[in-house]
Amino acid sequence: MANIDDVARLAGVSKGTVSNVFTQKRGVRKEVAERVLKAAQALNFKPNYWARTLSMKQTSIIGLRMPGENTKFSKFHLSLINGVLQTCFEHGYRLLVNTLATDYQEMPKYMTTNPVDGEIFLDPEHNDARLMQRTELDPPAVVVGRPPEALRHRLCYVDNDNETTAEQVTSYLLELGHRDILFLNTSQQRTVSVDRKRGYEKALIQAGIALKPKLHIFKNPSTPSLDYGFRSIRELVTKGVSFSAVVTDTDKVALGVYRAAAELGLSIPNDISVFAFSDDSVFSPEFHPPLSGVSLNAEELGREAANLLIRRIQDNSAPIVHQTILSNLVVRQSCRNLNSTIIHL
Amino acid sequence: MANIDDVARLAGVSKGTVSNVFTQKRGVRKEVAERVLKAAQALNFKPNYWARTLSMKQTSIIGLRMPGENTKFSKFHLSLINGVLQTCFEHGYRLLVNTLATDYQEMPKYMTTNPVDGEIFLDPEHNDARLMQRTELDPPAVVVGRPPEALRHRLCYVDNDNETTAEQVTSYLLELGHRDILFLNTSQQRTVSVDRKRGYEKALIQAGIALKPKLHIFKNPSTPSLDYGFRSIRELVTKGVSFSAVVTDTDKVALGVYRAAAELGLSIPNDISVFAFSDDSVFSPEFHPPLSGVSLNAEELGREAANLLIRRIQDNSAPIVHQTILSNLVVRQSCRNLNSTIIHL
DNA sequence: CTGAAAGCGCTTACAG
DNA sequence: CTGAAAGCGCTTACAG
Repeated sequence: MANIDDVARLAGVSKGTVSNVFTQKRGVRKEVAERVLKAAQALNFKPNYWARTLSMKQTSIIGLRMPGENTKFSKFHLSLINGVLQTCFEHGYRLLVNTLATDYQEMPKYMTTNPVDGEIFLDPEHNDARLMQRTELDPPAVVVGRPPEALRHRLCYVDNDNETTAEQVTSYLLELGHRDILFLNTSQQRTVSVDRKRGYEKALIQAGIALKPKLHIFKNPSTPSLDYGFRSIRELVTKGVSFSAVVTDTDKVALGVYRAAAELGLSIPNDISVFAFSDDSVFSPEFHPPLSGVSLNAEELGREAANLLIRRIQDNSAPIVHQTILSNLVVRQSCRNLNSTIIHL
Repeated sequence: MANIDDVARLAGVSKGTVSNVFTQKRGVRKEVAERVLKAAQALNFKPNYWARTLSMKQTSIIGLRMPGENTKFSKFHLSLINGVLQTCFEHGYRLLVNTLATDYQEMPKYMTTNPVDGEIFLDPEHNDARLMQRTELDPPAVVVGRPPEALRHRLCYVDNDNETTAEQVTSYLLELGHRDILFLNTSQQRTVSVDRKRGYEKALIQAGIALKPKLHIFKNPSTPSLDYGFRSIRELVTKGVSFSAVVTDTDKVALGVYRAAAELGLSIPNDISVFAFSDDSVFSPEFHPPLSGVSLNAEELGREAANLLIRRIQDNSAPIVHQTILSNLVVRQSCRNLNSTIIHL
């Protein structure tokens, strides 16, 4: 592969001049620039990305970091990533998905600086190792979701108002006359589980309803979403725990609930009402009955997270920002109004 | 940020030795290695990724390239990416999603080498600029899908046997007694559209059925999938074109068909049977009626593409491989058997 | 096993 | 506007 010296020689200029033609940071006489470009083309030359990076100390790459290792992206992540990519596209950044095993990172061989200008952290947890280990020297970061309390004021983040949303969903079900509302929450280590828990309990307490521990379940991180919904319902029903409505973490969990109901011969919404957080599937309307849910606007979360990050990369004096993205309830037909004899629309 | 010299000084060794401790390519006396590691830790030192890359000439990053610009990932891509990431994880690679606008790449400022060891190309098209422009000097590539004919023998690729699958799907519908089978194919510029077209026509011809051009439609790339399904059906029905079955590009297109049918007061499967390629949603079974489709095993496509690529990166004499991933028909309840009066299961 | 030096391929003051 | 030289922070023969 031709390098900058070859081009300089062929064009009859110094390599500084070749560099200037490409970086466009310093003007070069038009005629000279053309000669250089022509020489570059003839030699199939492009500036070496890593050499440039080494001297410029910036990569125009932003990183995306999942919790744990080898986690799979969900559909929520998909929308989020599409949002991130859109912003990347607009600003000329690339996106690097970090998949390195954490024990790799302990090995000297793989212990290196992170080849990005900044990073987006997904699905923060309470004692999030990724976040806790960060030092002042690390590149800028933006979290999607609420960071651990201890780091909250030090980090940029973009989040929905999950507490309020959970409260709204619960209130909605209360208004429909439900009293025993099962909450299939996400796994307890995720910070969002606390926010939703708070909203859920707040609504119940406000309505003067006692909290029943049996009706609030946290996901086991290793259980697939579908099974989580399916098994929880089957188990509770078998045990004779009664509930008339269930709020699920995602529409995939809700799907598990639908399947369990079908197997148990229970009707949705007549026997069980269902409401899902994270209504990120275009298919929810095709559920039978169409599934009510809250739309988190994942794409916007991603877009804004990337925007915040790029702003901080380009201006390290940019302020720490906490941005809230609107989420909205989408009421379809999976919840029954117990106050009337007809099914709630 | 501390560099290798600082560490060498603190540990009282040369920087070559520090390097050896980290790269582990040459043995270092245990006692010395520990001293170096301790010094590194004290200074919060990690080898600089870019500097290492520049001298080693490998990044341990593989690229993912979409066609066109700023395209969004679909659910098919999501599964595929999850497969790629799994392989990356196993081999210690990172994944870089290239989102740069192509006109950026024409600007000297953004014209650089690609910072990856190899690339995976998605959704190949007939005169795919990404592929056509490649030179011998570019890093190894693997295509997911069939490359343009001219490049076929020169490139590794992983693909389903789309022709056979399309033939099977069509035959299945023919066996059910359908004669007017509408095919909502993907956009014409994608190579896969040709394979499916071939399979579809082959089955029809074999059954002695004349091809009706009106019953074979190609997607307009800029039309959203849902609209494509919805509008095509509405338009054809309005125009009085008759068909009893429709094969769609994806389950999202099928969803559009479902909606159009609902609006037109047509029943699925009684009035229209539906069969979808790319059954990559966990939600298809929840359609009403459950949607029959072909599962492309996107995750495996991704896993194998990454495997092939990494093999070629690590051994540039590795052979050019064309790998076929099995796809399988999943028959649910969206197709009617015209030969009997009951609905086909 | 260890050190000193050259080299990877750029960019960037500095001097003209 | 242009050139010569230093520097970015590593790795890798080479010599011991």
